[in-house]
Amino acid sequence: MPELPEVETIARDLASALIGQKVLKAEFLNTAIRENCYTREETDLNGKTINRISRRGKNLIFHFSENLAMVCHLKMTGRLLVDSDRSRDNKHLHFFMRLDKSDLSFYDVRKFGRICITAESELNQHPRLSKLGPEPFDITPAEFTDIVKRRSKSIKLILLDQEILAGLGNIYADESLYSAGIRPTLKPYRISRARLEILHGSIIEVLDVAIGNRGSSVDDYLDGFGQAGNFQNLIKVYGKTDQACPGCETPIKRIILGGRSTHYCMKCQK
DNA sequence: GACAACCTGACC
DNA sequence: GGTCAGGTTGTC
Repeated sequence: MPELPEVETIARDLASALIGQKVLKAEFLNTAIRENCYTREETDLNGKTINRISRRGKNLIFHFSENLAMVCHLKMTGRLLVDSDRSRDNKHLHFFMRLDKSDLSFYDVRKFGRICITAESELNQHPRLSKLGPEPFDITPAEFTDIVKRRSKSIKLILLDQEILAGLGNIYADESLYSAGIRPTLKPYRISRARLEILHGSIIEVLDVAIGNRGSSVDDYLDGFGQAGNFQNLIKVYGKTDQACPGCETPIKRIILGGRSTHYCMKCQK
């Protein structure tokens, strides 16, 4: 479900509500969602204070006092909600944390999401975090081009690969390629450096606008307070199969790349 | 690369 | 009954 803009929105929401609060009790209601790389127990969080909440790629990271951290990945249908009404849905509630003044619930219909409790000082060894590529905002267009040019697979699959670039998922990969006028199937050796630098700018712009609109609620996504985002109203090609391209009216084409639906305009994207 | 697996629910 | 889903991982 959530990609970089959605996770960023949730991180900011949770930070605004929960920073400075102390954990009274943290518990897994379903240990299947506990990541097997954990090095600390949920009970270790009791009495600790949330100092900071950050994002890395699509991961949310809670930083507690006394060298404790918690890494959350929402995968497709995970939700982290402040003060949710648990009586409405406790079937899909898998983790719960009571704090001084609020509580935090982790829901996930499909149970793909994961939570890992570890030491702050061990975050750099976390199996997923340690392999992530750079954040799109942290590199220059030239650096982005260098990274992409080293790879041989199609540009869409490169954008989706979290070890190459962190944070893009299916919606924002399709939207960025549309904005840059690049066909998703192209391999980097067929794309000029100038066009790849434009693509980097498109990625930054699409992500910035999506963050400004609090993410895309295409299906399940809700922010930290249970509210939908707005970017789904600004999507140009993702999920728009057979609908008119906003630029030229040509019907949007859908193909499968790497097992994922891929949407593009065959006239605007060369 | 393609494909199945992990799960559940929505929709045709 | 079949298809599809904002993700990731592991296996031919």
